[in-house]
Amino acid sequence: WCKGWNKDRARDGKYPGVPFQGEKDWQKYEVARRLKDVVHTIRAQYRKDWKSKELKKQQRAVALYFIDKLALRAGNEKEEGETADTVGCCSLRVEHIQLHRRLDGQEHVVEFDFLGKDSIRYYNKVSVEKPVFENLQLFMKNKDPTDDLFDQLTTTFLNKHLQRLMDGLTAKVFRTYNASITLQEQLKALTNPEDNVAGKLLSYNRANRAVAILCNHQRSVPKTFARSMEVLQEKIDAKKKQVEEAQEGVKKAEDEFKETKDAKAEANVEKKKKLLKRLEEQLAKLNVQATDKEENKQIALGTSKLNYLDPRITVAWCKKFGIPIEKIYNKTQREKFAWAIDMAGEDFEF
DNA sequence: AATAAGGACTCAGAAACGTAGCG
DNA sequence: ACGCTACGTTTCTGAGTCCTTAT
Repeated sequence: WCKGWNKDRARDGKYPGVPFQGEKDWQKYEVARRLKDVVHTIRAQYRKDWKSKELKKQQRAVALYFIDKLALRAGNEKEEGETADTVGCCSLRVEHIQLHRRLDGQEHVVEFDFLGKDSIRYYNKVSVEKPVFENLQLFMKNKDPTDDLFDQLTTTFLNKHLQRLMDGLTAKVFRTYNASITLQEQLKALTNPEDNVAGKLLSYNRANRAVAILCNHQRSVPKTFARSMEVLQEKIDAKKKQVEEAQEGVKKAEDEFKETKDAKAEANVEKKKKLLKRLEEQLAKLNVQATDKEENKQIALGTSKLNYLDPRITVAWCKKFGIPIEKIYNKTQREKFAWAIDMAGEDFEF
């Protein structure tokens, strides 16, 4: 009962020393927000370090660039053989990247192909800045495919460096920071105040999706995906037909009104128009659903929503556009993010 | 001072579960 | 009404991060 008392009564921040519900989470996002203030100098710093005379610093600077730009994981070394052969940034091997001086009209392209956490494949082609490209060429020189790309670098060394740049900063903070800032930017860019709730929710999902893609959160295509897509398409087709019929209905009613000019016929016109409008809205909603579903085929939104996105951004967005929070967070999630729902106003900025 | 071992905590996707809506 | 199914939610369990401590 003691636990229960703690949970219900004490964990609201009123009692010093008793952590409030979600405090750990809150702290995590506060660290990420502090990174926002210094990220520019950090970027300037690693740019400079690309030109460093020390190989170790060069490697650290390029790795950090990947972690920042591509939201790669740190990549600790782990015992060989015992575990699956997966890598992160610092444990990348020569065989995991290919360099293209130009590709598809872009310059200095790095092609990544490796297995990351949980053996999820990371495949990406990225145009990088010229010094990075040249550094990579240098790091790969005279090496076998199975050699470490960053042979001078460890996660410990990298994190020590980051700790010096900002209190509490580690490699994974970049993931949190970039995920949250991307959500905020995308929401700003995609939300149209004129849209109805369904349209705004689609925008939210798209912003969420941009983050999931950045963090490489994948899922296998659900077994029932093709089937349920078909069903949805059938619904759309049926609805289209209904809309057409309703259009004819309107026309018919209008013709009748022209002939008779009586009030009853006029009321009928209004009725038919209303019906048409309702059906058109339903059709639009279905189309939105279909788009959303297709775009989401292989992307898992849950992980970023739960672990990377500062919930206050979402809460603020909901408040600003009058979206009920239940449309985004289910009951469990609302409990998890209760602190944020409580804390954030519509003008919260990450 | 560098490295290894261990462990707390966080993150990852999918299987299992429950239920609302459908015919 | 009644079973079915598709879907959202919860649970499960393993993987990865990063810190502390021992050597």
